[in-house]
Amino acid sequence: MTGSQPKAMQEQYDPAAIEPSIQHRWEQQQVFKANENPEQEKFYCLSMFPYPSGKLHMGHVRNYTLGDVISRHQRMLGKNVLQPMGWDAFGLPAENAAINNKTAPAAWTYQNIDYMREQLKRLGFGYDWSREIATCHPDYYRWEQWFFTKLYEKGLVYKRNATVNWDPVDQTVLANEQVIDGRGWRSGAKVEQKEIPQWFVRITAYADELLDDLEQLDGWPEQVKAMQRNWIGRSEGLEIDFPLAHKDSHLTVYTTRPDTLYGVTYLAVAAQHPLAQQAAADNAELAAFIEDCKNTKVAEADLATMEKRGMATGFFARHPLTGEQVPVWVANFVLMGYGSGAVMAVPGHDQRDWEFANRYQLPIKQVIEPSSGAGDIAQAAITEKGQLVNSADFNGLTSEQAFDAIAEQLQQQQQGRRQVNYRLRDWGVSRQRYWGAPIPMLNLANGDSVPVPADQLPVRLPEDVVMNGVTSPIKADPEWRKTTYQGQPAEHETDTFDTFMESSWYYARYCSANHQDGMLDPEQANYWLPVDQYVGGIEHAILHLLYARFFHKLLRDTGLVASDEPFKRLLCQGMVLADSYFREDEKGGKTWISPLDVEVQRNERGEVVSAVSSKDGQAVEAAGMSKMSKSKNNGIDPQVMVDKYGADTVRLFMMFAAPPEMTLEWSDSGVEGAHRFLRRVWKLCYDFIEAGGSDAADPSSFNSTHKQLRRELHRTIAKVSDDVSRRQHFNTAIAAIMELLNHLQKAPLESANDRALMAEALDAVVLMLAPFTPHMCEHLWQQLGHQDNIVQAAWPTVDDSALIEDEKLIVVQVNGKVRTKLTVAADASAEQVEAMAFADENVSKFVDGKTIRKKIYVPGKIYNIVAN
RNA sequence: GCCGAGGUGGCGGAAUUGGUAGACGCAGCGGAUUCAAAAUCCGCCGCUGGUAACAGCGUGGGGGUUCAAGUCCCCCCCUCGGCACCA
Repeated sequence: MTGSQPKAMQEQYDPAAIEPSIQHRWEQQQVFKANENPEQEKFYCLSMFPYPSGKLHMGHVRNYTLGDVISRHQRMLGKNVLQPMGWDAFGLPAENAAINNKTAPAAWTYQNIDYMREQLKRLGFGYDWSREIATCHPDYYRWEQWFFTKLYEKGLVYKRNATVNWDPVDQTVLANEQVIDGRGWRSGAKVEQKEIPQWFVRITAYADELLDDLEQLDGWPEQVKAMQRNWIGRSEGLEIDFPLAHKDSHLTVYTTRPDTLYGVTYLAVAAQHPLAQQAAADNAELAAFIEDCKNTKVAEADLATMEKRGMATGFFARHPLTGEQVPVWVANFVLMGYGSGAVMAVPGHDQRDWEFANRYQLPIKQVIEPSSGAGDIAQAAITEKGQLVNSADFNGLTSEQAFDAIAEQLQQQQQGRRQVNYRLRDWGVSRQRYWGAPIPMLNLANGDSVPVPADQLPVRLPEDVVMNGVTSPIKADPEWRKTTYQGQPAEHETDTFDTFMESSWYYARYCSANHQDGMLDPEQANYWLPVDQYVGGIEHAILHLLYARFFHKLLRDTGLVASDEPFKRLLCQGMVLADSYFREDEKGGKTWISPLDVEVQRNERGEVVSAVSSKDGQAVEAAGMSKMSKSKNNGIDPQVMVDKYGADTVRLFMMFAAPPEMTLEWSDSGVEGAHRFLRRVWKLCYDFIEAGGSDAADPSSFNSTHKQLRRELHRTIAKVSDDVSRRQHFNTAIAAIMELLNHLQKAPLESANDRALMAEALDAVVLMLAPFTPHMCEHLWQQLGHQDNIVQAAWPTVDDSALIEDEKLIVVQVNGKVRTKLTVAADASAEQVEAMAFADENVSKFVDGKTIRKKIYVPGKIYNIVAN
């Protein structure tokens, strides 16, 4: 393989010279274009598509490098790999950008897509660009609209009132992030809760299946499955009717603790509950309180942490078992949209009820004696289960027995029934915004709503619009909504879909991205699906992943796909952080300074002692590591780094700095280190080629040094293969290659055997690095004399015979502390190890004069002597 | 508040099944090379004591299980992600 290189190898590693030409070659040869081939095992690797916000950020680079490494590795294992890319193109930021830049959201979005596509190409990601999709394109959202009308026909879609954040000044609905300290971000007005009609998709109909099928997902992180399980929140309880004293009706509540029924001292209803409204009609104070309850954000976190307040309605209900009168209160923490909007309160055994009861001097009754015997209801609620007390005929039963007995009793009285409940609520898909897919429904004069007929889809969103910052252009334009239905005037729905709708099925659309005759081509979809590896941020662990799983089941039940779950294996990567620095002005305001403009000063131990601006030399304050963000001015532009070091270095650093699921801290010097490593790889290949390359190996004439090095090599191949495929810990894979390289650098190149071994090792190193740093490896692969593209080369295999060791290192401990280390023959017996251990001077120092109590030998590893 | 993670040298991290804590990299220190610097190469590098051999201590804090705990169990503290209209 010596001699006839196409071009002499450059001594210096110059990524700017090789990366674009390698990318050009991949594009020319269409190496990443995926075609269905039933003969070949498929591998569908998907990274979460980006929102086209303007330019790539480091979070994207991390996400897409992970996906690309996995894809390239699978390709080298001989799989038929599909790795597509597209754009989650609808969303709020486009509307804000449109207002700030006086452009239309569509134009801004398409411009961003064009720029970001080039950035992705420059990073060397191996995507099949022929399958690119943008969700804002009518070719995409028309099928989403079509599917929604199918769901409507199946009864999985309905309309009801739901609460939104309302800005009374701008007369508009606000997203949670647009509410800051309870006020609208633009107007500054106090936001109110307002009920408006909205469309819902019945995800609760699939709650059980979504829960049960988590069991199938072996390739998902346990923590994500746990979060989804808790989010769905299946519970078994009782629905109990409390008859109202003042009229012939009752309040229905749901509880998972019917064993505490005798401890109920009041009921609480939501502010919007009809009973509360009724009571407020002739009670001005209560009316004011109810009005006040509207002044909160709708986010759950705000509801959970706000001050718990309430007021009596003056109404009473009758306890279904004791017949006692219990007061009905209005409480700000009871949600109308969850359950029946009423709860029974057991202050003795529920902490929130306990605090509420203490605040308003409501009675607290103990009806459970906890199993542990601990607890004092004067101090806190006793939430532990145990034995019933003060519960009439049920005294002495355990909580579990009482559940059944009380359920039975109430059922006989026809005042209660067993009920399975979910925390999961139906999916509200209506948004009052412009930049989204129009909801394909028509509102008729008589108040009915009907789906837009299939032959009239898509309902197109006009793209050439002017934003005023407050009202959606399709709501502002009285003409847009006008249409007819069966000859009668009708109006288009002007709300648009939640953007989670588009991201719930894009993975399936990629399989037949250009299919014009339907949402999916089932044949193509079923070849590629399910996705074998999905990679994305942990922040999507619940909502996006749950909605996508739900959609997949809907697609299945519509006959479009054959599988139950969309994503076989899931990798959730952590965030990308960077140092942040600021200066405080006289008013206490902070000016954030980019870490690129800061120089840190260290003491002789390497500890950071101070930081100064490299622009003016003045001191700045360090605020520690935090998520890269505009607000802290600590974002590092990937483009700047690619221009400076090349794509391979940026990719390598991203994979080396931390395991995928952990946060990753950006470090300039860490990037330098990654670059240094690549230069060393380059140099070693260069030196080897300069030294004449290699003709053929003669393994039988290898000396022990050769054998040892070859063992290192094959051990590294085994470790890297395991790290990349099973563990997906790419940082340790790279560390192992670095370690191998450190050894190779010290190896001689003098004899033919030296060079034969080096040839084998360099081939393996370049192959193993190829998924991480594909451009450099593609180049080196050819320089090392191979004709094929490394993209299509085979992953190196382990030669088991090279792994055999003839010696082992045994750690010798006395009372668990290391006292010496022994090198013994691989087949040494326990007796031989023992003899050597006791013969050791440092061991005898610690056992002499003591009684040997125990000796533990873990073969090939450790020998521990217990003595006192 | 609820749900889910994480906490190991100066820093990022490693230790995969309970078996040598600190692989690999960064920073730092010393040396070689250089007119000089950069780059590169060699060496040192948890803390404390000791010339050294070595010893003691050490994985957020406290307790426990075990011959052996970063790893398992109980309690506590801190940081981060999600909480349904940011994506």
